[in-house]
Amino acid sequence: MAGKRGKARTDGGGTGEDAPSDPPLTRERIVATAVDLLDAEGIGGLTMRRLADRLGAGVMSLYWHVENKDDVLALALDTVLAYRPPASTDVPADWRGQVVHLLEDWRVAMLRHPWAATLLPRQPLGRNALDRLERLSRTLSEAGVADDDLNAAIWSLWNSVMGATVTRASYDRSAEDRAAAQRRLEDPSGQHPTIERSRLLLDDDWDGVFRRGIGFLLDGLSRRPR
Amino acid sequence: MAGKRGKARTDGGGTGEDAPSDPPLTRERIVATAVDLLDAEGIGGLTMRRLADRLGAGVMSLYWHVENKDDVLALALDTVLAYRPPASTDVPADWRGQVVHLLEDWRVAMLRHPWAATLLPRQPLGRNALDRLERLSRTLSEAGVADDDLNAAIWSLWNSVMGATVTRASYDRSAEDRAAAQRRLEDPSGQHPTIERSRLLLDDDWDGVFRRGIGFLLDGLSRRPR
DNA sequence: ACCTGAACACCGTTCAAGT
DNA sequence: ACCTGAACACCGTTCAAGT
Repeated sequence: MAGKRGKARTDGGGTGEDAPSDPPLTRERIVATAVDLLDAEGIGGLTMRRLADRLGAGVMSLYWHVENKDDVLALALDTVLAYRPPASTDVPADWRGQVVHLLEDWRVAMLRHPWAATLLPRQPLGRNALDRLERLSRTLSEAGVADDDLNAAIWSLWNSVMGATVTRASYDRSAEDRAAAQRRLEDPSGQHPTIERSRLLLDDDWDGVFRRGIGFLLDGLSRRPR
Repeated sequence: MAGKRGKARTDGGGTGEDAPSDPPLTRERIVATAVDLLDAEGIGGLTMRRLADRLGAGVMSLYWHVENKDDVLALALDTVLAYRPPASTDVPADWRGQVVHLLEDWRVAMLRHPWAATLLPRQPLGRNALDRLERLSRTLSEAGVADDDLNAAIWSLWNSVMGATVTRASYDRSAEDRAAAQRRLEDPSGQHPTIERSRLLLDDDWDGVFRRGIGFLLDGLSRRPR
């Protein structure tokens, strides 16, 4: 095992003529690889050195294409947040259905990449996040939500999406883990009788809770005089 | 400047008899200092070495009292989440008022220590978090929320608290910063007409948004057949 | 224009000691 | 029982070069 661990030039022993040498570094390739790495190893697993390794480049080469690590994270997040509109036949006709679709799609995008949930609220909003907010805002506005209520409506819904994703991204443990949490609760028994009895920590109907919460908010918003 | 930087024994030049030498390390002292450090420097500012410095001890001394850095974070979080019930005269008489109080108090506790918002959803729930959930649960249950609805109600409200705190902890920038965000929005103009016009990014009525969101959720929950 | 290694100033934690 | 320094295996990033 001579040599350093990076730059794994994979040409066998021969001429190296047709070796699949690494394509040149680009911003896009860096970001795509960062997303893969984040998906595979979580947020603590993304390291400039490891990222460079995966790309078959030296660490410092990244810095030509990218500002710094924060920049990589921001770009990865924005990539993952891109909104891909459904076929127009699948778009609900009513505004409520449209809003629910936008929010569910948002939530699903973040849950596919759990690290995104913790990242989103800690950087300035990127293009794709703003796009989603714009769509949501337009839908609500067209539905007749008064201008005065618009921002409050959006932030309330945003809070639900953020709360739901941030929580689930970290508490969606195995049934095993949930059972353990419940047992821990019961151990010095009597401390938490209500949530012990309701089995709060065993609950895992994330989708249902999210939908109902959104539903309540929309009820409240649409009942407002306009 | 000879000597290392830690262990700043502050006895002047004399006998050192009555020097205010550091009190012995204890779990409590470590956690309290960690909270101070987190408040002052944010989550990235907490380092085992810096923490030890503040305590006038060697780094490794901490490990006698504490498992590891994660343990310190969990303990700091739990400390900050302790619920201090108000004087009984200040407790609202109606269940809605009680719930709102519990949630507002929770939110305020987290906003006082913005690092707590990002920490809470990434560790198993500690004693004080469970206590708060228990109180919330009991209040709702006594108010007549059906057992089947209880968990969904709690998680919905939890989502609102988490979303609101996590978001605010990182977006509550100065008026200056908010203006900059708005300008960035207007720059390649026409991309986001609706949120540009509604000045979504300039909005800072966090309290109002939170209260209204909670209100809508409670409306929805209490209108359920029981 | 693009890529590089050496070096710096940090991390958290293991381990073998000290008292 | 409590505290310690040296050492290890990492970090992100600066800088001065290389092609």
